[in-house]
Amino acid sequence: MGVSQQLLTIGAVERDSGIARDTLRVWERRYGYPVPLRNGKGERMYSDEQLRHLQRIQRLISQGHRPGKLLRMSDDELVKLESELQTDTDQLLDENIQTLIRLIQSADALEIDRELCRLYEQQGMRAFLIKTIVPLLRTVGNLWAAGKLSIFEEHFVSTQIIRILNVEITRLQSECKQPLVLLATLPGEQHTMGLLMLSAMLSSHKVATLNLGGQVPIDQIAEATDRFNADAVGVTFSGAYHYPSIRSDLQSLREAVSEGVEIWTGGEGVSRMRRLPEGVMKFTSLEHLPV
Amino acid sequence: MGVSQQLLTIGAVERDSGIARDTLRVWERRYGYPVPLRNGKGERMYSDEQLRHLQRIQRLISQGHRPGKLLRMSDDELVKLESELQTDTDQLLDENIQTLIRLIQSADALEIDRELCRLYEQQGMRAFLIKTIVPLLRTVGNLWAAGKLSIFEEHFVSTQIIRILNVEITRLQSECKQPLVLLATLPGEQHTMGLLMLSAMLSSHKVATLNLGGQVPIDQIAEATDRFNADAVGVTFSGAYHYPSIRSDLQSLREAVSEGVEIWTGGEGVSRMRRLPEGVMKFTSLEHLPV
DNA sequence: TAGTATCTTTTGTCTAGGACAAAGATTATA
DNA sequence: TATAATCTTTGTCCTAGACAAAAGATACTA
Repeated sequence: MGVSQQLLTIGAVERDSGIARDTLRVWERRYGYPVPLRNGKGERMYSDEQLRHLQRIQRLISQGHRPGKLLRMSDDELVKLESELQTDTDQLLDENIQTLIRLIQSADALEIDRELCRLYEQQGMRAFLIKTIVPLLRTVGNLWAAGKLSIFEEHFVSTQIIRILNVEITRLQSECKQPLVLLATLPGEQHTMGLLMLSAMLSSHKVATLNLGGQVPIDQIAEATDRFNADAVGVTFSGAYHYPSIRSDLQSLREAVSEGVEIWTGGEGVSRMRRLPEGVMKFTSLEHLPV
Repeated sequence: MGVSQQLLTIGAVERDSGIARDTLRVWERRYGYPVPLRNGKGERMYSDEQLRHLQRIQRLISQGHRPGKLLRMSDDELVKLESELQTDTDQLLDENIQTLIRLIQSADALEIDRELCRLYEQQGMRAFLIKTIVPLLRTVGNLWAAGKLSIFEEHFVSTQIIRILNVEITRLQSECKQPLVLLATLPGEQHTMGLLMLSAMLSSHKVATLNLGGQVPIDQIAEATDRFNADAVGVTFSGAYHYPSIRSDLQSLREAVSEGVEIWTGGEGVSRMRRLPEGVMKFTSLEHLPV
């Protein structure tokens, strides 16, 4: 209700989809999609539906599909492509995850918190992250994409997880020592959940972490590494991060940071990258941390 | 160190300075600055020094100075302008805040955490927020604008505060009951620190809160209010929020949310607003919460 | 069979100068 | 002193073309 037909400028679509303006224009020229409406000034105005479609495309691109192919497909075909992945995940849907999803849908805030805490107590940090948090977030993302979960439910789960992880990190950090790992995302990358999970995982291994949060310029990361005397830098890239720049960004980071300091990277954005720049390490999942 | 003569593309400068490509081009055209070198392909290549200068300009713009004026000034004049702010802020600094700033500058992560916890224990949540967190964040912002503090130091303080507040909220929430307040920011507003402080303050008054985090569309807030059966909705606007739309956004929100549910709003964005839409309440500062 | 070098296609980023509305500053009016 | 009207500044968007870097395909070698 309300806000029936909201139209978005190209700038807003860039912000919400992670696809650059220039790219949106060139796609329209080359593939004939997306063709937005125009306002009185002749400017492109995208519909909500088109944004949805573009976000879907962006997600599939970050999974290794090629733009030229995706842009010639209908929305139905995209959904089909996504569902192939989904069935993959649906099968190994842990009973715990199913319970959590049910709680989310019933909007019982207290009960969700209690269940998450219970699972953490039971599994310990490592298993909690790998077997609960990661699959839960993926499932929520998939359900949202499939229209089965509202945005606010996704937001709610996120803030809940953020809170719990912060609490545990605080408790664990008091007994952490060297080495010190500095965590951050680069400008343009707003998703900081990866950093938080990384911080939690490292803390549980008694590795001290120092989280700088999102959108920290490269030179600032370098300066901070120096000042805090960090032994390694961890950077994460979500699937929405402008893909082609990841490599050059990592290269710049490698050049900016002192040689003795290791660089670790992870997240959906780098998961499908073949070769990383010299001197940059990748962990495909939280399980393969070079601790 | 390293990176002696690195040249940056316009895209890199956009990323590291926060100034849009189009803006950089139009400044060059209008004011004759910045004039970058060109590579073999005819593309703009900016020097490190130019980036620095642009970052300085961006800081001063966010302080309220106008681009047209700044772009006609030399670097020396900019530095002078910055130092004027510096003396302003230095004066009315609480001793506790000064200590914290000193700790930040000495990059001693553990010690900062300890000091913040000590102050919280001593002051209690209410005074801690009003007398420590709010002034600390303002001071850090000012010092950053004055070039006395690096971006990473600001980031670091933020994540530290976020962590501590989350820990305390979790502890306090367990004994909170009705009424339930739903917290969120609207799309376009990324600053969620206000929500967190609000949540902490309310929790200390035994009011249950449910934080949805940043950038939640209006219809989603309405849906969530309904589903969680909330008694009030809290929305914050930072100074950076596109000012003219605040009123209409609040109006839309008021229309979307059931009548029985109160709407509270706060933050720098609304602090200078005179009249709010019918049925929307304002708290100028954390001290004046309608609890 | 697997790895490496070369060729082809795909793809994203950058260019130019013009246009225009929204935001800010200034002046006039109540 | 506050509101309205006018002028100035400022950022975002437009078009259509160009080109290099990345990815995919193919041929060749160990």
